Amino acid sequence: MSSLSDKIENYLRELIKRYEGEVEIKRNRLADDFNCAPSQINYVLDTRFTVERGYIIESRRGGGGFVRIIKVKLNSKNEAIKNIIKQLESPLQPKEAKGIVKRLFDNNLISQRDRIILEAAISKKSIGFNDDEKNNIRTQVLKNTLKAIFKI
Amino acid sequence: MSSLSDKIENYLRELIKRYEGEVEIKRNRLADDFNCAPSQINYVLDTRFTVERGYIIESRRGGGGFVRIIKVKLNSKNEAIKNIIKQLESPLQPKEAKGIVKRLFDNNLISQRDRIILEAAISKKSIGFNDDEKNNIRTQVLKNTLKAIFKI
DNA sequence: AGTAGAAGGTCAAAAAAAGTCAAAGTAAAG
DNA sequence: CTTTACTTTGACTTTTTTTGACCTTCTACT
Repeated sequence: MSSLSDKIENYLRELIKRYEGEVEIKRNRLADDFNCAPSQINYVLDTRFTVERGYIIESRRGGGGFVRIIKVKLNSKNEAIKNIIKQLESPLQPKEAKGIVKRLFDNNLISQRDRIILEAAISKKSIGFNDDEKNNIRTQVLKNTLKAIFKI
Repeated sequence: MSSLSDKIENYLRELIKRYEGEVEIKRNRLADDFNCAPSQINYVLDTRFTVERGYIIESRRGGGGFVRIIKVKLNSKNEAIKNIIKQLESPLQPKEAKGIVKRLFDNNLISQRDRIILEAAISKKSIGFNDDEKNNIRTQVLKNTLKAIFKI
């Protein structure tokens, strides 16, 4: 008794397997094939192809648009990064953010070079400090850069 | 399944590579080859061969008219970086910032890895968009990360 | 010099995709 | 049988590309 979402999920998993971890789809086309609302595809993506499960989604709108699903190889490093990403929810202050980067480095999860870049990115100098919105941005920056690293 | 614009872009890049950084085309002729409106060529030029990415466009109208695309060579690496950093003054929109990163990568000044990380850092997803303050933060992030990379 | 025709430029509307969000519907748990 | 969690649907938004009508600049020819 699998739901439509499950079927779409299975279908995508198959595709991803066949194409060795990376696949590109047309959202509307796929929705059409499965006879559902396009936004259902997003639902499936949002609930089943998350970072926690080791996927990254990229997309482009407009003519020739697409949705790309990338399966990330889950070694222990990525596993660890993934967990840290999951914890990045509440707005981080500069010091806290820096602490996380240090931790990543100390545990050999990112290189020295990565560390230098990340620290510069999230620094007070770059983003500023004190209001919640800035800290929010900082958290997003850290989160997205980690996702990017995770993908590489 | 890339868009027409992508195809034209690729074609032009090829040409530019083949002719060592400078190429001259007939706009209408090219549009005809690709079976599109002439203004589409301008669209491609405007969105993909921008100054941030290190291209200069020259053209002449009238009989014997042409469009010339010139890829600007960066002199010594450090010089180039310094200049790019110096130019990071006015608030950059996501696309502009991304253009700069692309250029740095295309010119072998940063690695693919750096590029992916920087793009994630300055993305709309990380910082947001539309108000001047956000764009300012974006510019600072780019500036500081580049400074960090080149330890200036 | 004056003008026709040949290029290229501009701008905005239409079209093509994808994203978001919340309401309505179902299934599962208690 | 009620409450909660998960799915499905649809209306509306945003982004990107494509098309076309009209404008400007140049060259060549009389």
